[in-house]
Amino acid sequence: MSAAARPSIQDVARLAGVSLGTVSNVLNKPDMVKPATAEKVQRAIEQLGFVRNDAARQLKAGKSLTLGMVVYDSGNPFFAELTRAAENAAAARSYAVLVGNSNHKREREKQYLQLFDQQRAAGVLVSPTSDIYEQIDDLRSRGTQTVVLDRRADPDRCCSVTVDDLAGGRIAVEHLLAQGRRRIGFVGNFAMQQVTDRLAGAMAAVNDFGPGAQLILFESEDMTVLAGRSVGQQIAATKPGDRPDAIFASNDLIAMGLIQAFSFNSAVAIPDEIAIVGYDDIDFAQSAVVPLSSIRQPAKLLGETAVELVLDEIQNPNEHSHQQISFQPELVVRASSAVK
Amino acid sequence: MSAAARPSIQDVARLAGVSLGTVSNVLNKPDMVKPATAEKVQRAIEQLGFVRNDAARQLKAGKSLTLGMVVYDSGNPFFAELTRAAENAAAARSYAVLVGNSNHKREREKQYLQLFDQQRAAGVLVSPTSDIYEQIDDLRSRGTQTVVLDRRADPDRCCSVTVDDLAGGRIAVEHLLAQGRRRIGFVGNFAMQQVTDRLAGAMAAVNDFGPGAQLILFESEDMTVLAGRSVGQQIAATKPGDRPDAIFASNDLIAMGLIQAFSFNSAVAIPDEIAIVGYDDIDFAQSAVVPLSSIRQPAKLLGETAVELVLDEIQNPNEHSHQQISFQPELVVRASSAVK
DNA sequence: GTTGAGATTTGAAGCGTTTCAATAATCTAA
DNA sequence: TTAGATTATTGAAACGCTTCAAATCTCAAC
Repeated sequence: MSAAARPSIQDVARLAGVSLGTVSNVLNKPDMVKPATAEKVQRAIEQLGFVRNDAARQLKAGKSLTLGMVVYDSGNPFFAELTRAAENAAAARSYAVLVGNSNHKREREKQYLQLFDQQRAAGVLVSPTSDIYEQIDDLRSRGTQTVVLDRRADPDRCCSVTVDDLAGGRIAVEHLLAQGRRRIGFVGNFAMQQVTDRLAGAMAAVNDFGPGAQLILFESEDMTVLAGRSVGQQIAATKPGDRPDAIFASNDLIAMGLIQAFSFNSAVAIPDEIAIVGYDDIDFAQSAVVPLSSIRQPAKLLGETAVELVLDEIQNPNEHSHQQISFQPELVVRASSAVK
Repeated sequence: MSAAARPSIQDVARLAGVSLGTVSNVLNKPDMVKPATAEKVQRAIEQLGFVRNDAARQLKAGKSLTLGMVVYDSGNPFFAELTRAAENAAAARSYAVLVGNSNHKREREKQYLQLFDQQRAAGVLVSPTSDIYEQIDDLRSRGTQTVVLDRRADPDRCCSVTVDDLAGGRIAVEHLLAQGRRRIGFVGNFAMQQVTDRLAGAMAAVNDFGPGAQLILFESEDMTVLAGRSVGQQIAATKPGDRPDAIFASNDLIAMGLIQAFSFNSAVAIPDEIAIVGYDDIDFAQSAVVPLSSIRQPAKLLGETAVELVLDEIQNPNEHSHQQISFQPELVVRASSAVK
């Protein structure tokens, strides 16, 4: 029942009655072969169901038309959009993007990077879970161009495309302060640079505001709806007087979880008792029980730019110079942070 | 600034002062080489930054430890969960999963399948946009095992893992009927088998109920939040008497869009005027303005099972027999479909 | 010491392509 | 017609790895 051995270019050549080189030319430089010959070959290809062996092709050519992408949470709609944008941008230049989800696991991330390295992907886009300079240097030193996504990278080492998280954190908290909030909670995983940057921005806003405002930290290792809900329950369980009067969640998933927890049994009124601002402005943010204010990141632009950078580097390795591109986030105000 | 040529096994062998075959053994059959030698080789590998060329390895071995996965909407949290489950299941058996998003485009889907074919992926999981038997047959005939996800497939041709969409559609509508609804809207893209199956289930429920109940169709090509919103706006714009009194959306994204449209300016009361039931029970469903009733699909189970099937087929091509596995969906009732 | 069995190591063959110099076929212009 | 130029085709040589039969080591037992 096993399939016949896969036909090779040899088999095609034999069947078409031409040489092996000619078949290769039909495949790669079609206008170098006479139409009649090309047709004969095409017929043979179809008859045999020949599919070029990419391994062999790559081995010889040393090139590949595949970009690898490693993200740490493909379940987050922000990354979904980022990925989609990258796929589209790459497809437009006839590259394919293959995605691996590290799921926040350093080990998994490492494996995917190694896999792309072994497969000699033309380039790699990675939104790292943590500091992976070393591995990126490794990749690059072997010629696999790499662009870091959503995290600043040393421009001496590689390109990076980010959104200004410092600014994002700042405008979120400035907004909350302007709404009269003073005890501002901050939820996130402090091991992530994105989070600590947002935190730094938040802190700056609080400091600028002067005395009377404070930032209260809540650690949440997972940045998921579930994790947000659990932080929310914990907050709802404390005495009203001890609760913050606003929360800046470091992503929308957490914010959605908070909303779930606060809405349950109307434990906490949003925004009256606690205002909430999220981050990413995912599609679901506006259909939340209380439509969620959020910091919007230009995911599409991010993905497209990253692809452009990596392709530029692949195609003009000599002229290329690393860039650290940073986009500005934008505050989107909805009901969850209306005036008290 | 170009990187030095990548070191090959040859280079490692030379540096370590052993033969090429020994280096290969260190890599593949470590306990066949003397520890001292292995160490020498390891040192050389590190010194050179050698990374095995997967193309060459695959070319010779004819095998790969990579599974390809093609989904039609990686932005849908349902697929995100499915993908994550598949990645975990595969990783546990030392396979990697690379994901391509067809984004509902037949062309893109085809390209990804072809890419995996060319790369000689060990197996492929695909949730097809439409009827792609032909291409799947092609793949299979060449020895690339394929499992169809989320869509029934002829068990003579390949394995498939699905959720019983007929049952899902039925229980959704039975529920709405039991809540006293009679004019039931159905929203989806009727070109998708999953959708038509859910529709058939819905229809069956209406028929069983007998006269007095009706199903009203709303076409929505995209199955996104945005598309749902636009259908919702359209419904909200009609005279109240002409509106359905319930809507069964063929996925949660559409349902969320409906909720957004209906909630805006309190145009339509949910569930008083129109009850809503979605499909997939994504994490965000319960934090909607009006928590969304939904049909839950066991995404995790789906992904794990698909990986098991494809690996079984890869590893025991002879004993393997195709299966058509179908899981039962489950109704989760929330506020969006409470009693009128 | 020898011997022989088992443990290591060697190196050539070959996986299916692409490439490229060489050859063959075809065309152009006189 | 035919030399000369152009266009097509050929086939051998890599690409970097795994495999495997053959060669070489090692070491326990005599």
